[in-house]
Amino acid sequence: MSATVDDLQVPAAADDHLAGLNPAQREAAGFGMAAPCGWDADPLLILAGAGSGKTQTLSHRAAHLVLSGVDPRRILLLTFSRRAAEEMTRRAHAICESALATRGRKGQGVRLPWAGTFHAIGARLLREYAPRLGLDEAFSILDRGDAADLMDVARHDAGLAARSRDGGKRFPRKDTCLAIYSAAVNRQAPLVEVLDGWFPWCAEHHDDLKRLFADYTARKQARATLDYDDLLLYWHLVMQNGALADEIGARFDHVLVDEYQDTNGLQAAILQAMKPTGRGLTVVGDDAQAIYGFRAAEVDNILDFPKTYCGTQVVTLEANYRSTQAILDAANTLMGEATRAYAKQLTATRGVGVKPRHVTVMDTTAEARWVVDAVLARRETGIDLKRQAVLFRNGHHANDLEIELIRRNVPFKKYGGLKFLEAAHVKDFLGLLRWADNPRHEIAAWRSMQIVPGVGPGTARQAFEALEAAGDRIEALADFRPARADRAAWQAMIETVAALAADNAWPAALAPAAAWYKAQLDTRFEPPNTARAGDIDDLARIGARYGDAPAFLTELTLDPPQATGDHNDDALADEDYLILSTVHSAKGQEWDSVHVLHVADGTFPNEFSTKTEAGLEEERRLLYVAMTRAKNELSLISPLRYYVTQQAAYGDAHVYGANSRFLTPAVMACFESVVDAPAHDAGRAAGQAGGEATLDLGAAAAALWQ
DNA sequence: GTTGGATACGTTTTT
DNA sequence: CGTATCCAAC
Repeated sequence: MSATVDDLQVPAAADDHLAGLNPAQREAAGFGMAAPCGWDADPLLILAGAGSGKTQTLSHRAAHLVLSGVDPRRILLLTFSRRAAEEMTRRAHAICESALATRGRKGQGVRLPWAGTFHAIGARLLREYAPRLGLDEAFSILDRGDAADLMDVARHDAGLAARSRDGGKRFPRKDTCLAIYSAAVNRQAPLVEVLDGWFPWCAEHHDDLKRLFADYTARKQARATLDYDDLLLYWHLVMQNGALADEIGARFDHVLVDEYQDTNGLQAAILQAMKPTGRGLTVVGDDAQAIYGFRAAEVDNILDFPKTYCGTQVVTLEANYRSTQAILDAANTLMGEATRAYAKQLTATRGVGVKPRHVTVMDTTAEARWVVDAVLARRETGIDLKRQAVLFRNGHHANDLEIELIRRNVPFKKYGGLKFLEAAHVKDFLGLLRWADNPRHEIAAWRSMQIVPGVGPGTARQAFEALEAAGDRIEALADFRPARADRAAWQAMIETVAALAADNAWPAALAPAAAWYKAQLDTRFEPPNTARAGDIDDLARIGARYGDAPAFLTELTLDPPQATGDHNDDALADEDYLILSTVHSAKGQEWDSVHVLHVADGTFPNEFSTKTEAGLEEERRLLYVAMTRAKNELSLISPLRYYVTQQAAYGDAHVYGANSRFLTPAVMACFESVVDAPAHDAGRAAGQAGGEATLDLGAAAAALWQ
C-alpha cells in the first residue's frame, strides 16, 4: 500500500459518502467491508435494472474501496466502452474528493489507473508482459478494416476470391470471413458449430475457411500484428499459465466488471483465472439488456454467476430513477412477454407521466418529417436538442432523417453507423503512420505504397518483398524502382514514411506527412477535397497531443471517434444538436425525449434474427433498451411502407412493412396511437392509383413567383 | 502491371 | 445504391 493511500484512509464507520444512495445501492456499494480494508470480499453480483443507478452504485463502490484504504492501483475496473470507464472514474474521483473535503482533508486527486475496456486493458497487459510471452512488445493493433484487408490478402492468395465457373456459390467476402473467424475465437467453438449455428449459408466452405484462418493467423504473427480478438485470446492464453495467472491476479485486490451480461466466454474465463474463488470480484449487469449475442456474449455468464462462484451475494436494484411509470409500464409489458422470465419489475420514482406514443406514418419520408416536426416542437417548449434522441436499428435507417435535418438546418450528431476511420483518406493517412511505426505491417505498407500513382498491387508486393530482404528498413526502399511509377513521386512517399519512423520524429514529422498526403488528395479523389484535407489536419493535430506514435495509434484503434464529426472535439462543445444513435450505441444513456424509427417486423425484430428463439429474444431486449432510454417522452414510429434500396434514385418500388410482432395488444394498450396521414397520401392509400395528379408541380413552382 | 469500365450481387448491431 | 470482381485497353 502506498503512502498516498494511507493518507486517504478514513474510519470505516464514516460512510456518509454513501448517504445519497437507496438501501439496495448502499448495500452493493459498501458490500464486504467487514474484513479489514475490504479485502477478500465475497463475490458480488449486482442485478441493476435499466435506470436504477448502476453507474452511480459502481462508482460509489470504487470510491468506497479507496476511502476504506484500498490502493487505487490495485482496483481493476472493466467496462464495455471507454466512455463508461471515464464516467465511472470521474464520479469515483468526485465522491472521494467531497468525502475528504467534508472531513477537512485536502483532495488527493485519486484516479483509477486500471479502468478501461477489456480490449484496452488486455493490450496494456500484453505489452507489459510481451518479453516473457515471445511477443514483440511493439505489436500493432489491427482495426476492423485492416483485419478485413489482411483477411482479403490471404483470401486472394489462396485463390478463393475468383468466382468458381461451375455454378458453385461465391466464396464469402472478407467481412463475412472475418466475422466467422471472430465468432469462432470468441465463442471458443469449433468452426463446424459456428458455421452451423450462425453462418449456415457458408457451411459448404468449411475446409477452405479453416485453411484461410490458419493462414490469416500465421500472417498476423509474422507481421507482429494483433486483431481485436487476439487481445482477448492472448490475454486468455496467458491466464491459462498457472504462474502468470497468479501473478497477474495478485496485482488486483478488487476486480469490478460493468455490463457483465454482455461478456463472452473468453472474458468470463479471463475473470475466473484472475479471481478463481470470486473473492474480490464484483460484476454488474442486467440480463434484460443483453444485446451483444452477435459478438458472442453469453447471457449465461450473468445468470450462472452464483453457481460459478459459491458464496455469491446478489443485490437487485429495481427502483428506476430515469423514466416515468407510463414508459416503464410499456417496457415491463414488453419484457413480460419474453419467453424467459426476468426477475425484475421496474418501478418509477418519478411519477406516472404521459403515455408513450405509437405513431403510424405513410413511409420513411413521412417518418423523417414527423420526427423533425416533433423534435422542433419540443425545442419550442424549452427542451434542448441535446436532451432529445432518435434511435434506430441500423445505421442507414437514419438516412432519410439526416437529409431532412440538413434541409431544415437542424444540427445533429450521429453515433454508430459509418465511422470516421472507414473513410479511404483517413485509412490512407493512418496507414502511413502505422507503416512507419511497424515496417512489417503489411496492410499499412500495401496501402501507403499505392497512394503513389502508377503503383498497384503488383508493384506493392514486389516492394514489400524488397523491404523484407533489406531487413525491414524503410529507407532502403528509396532505391527500389517501381516499374510504372514516377521515381521522384515514389521517393517522396518513402521519405515521408522514413521521416515518421525516425527517432524523435514525433510529433515533428506529422505536419510534413500531412502536407505530403494532402497534396495527393486531388489525384486520388474527385475535388473539391477541402473536407478531406480538414480531416487530415485534424488527425495530425490530435496525434501531436500524444507522446508517441504507438500511444496515438493504439488509442485510436481501441477507442475510435464514436460519432461523425466527433474529432472536431471542442468545436461543438457549446452548440446544441440532436442525437442520432443506433440502439447499441445508446446503451447506458438517457434523454428527455426519445424517438425510435422503423418499428416494424424486419427491423424490430431484424429479419435475420427471427430464425432462432435466442435471436428473437435478443431483438426484444434491443427494443426494451431503446424504450428505457426515455425519461419523459417516448415515441415509436412505424412507417406503412418502405422503398426498396436496390433501385435507381427516386424510384418508386416499395414494400409494405408488417407490424412489429412485439407490439401485441397488451403492449399497444400502454401506448397512445397516433396516425399521421396527410390528405394526398391518404388518397393514394385509399386506392386512387390512376389518372388525376394529386400535385401540380408546375403550378406550385409558378406560385412561388406571384 | 495498372487503370477504368462493365457486370453481378448483397445478413444488422461493435470492442 | 455501393462494393467486389472481371475484362479490355494502355
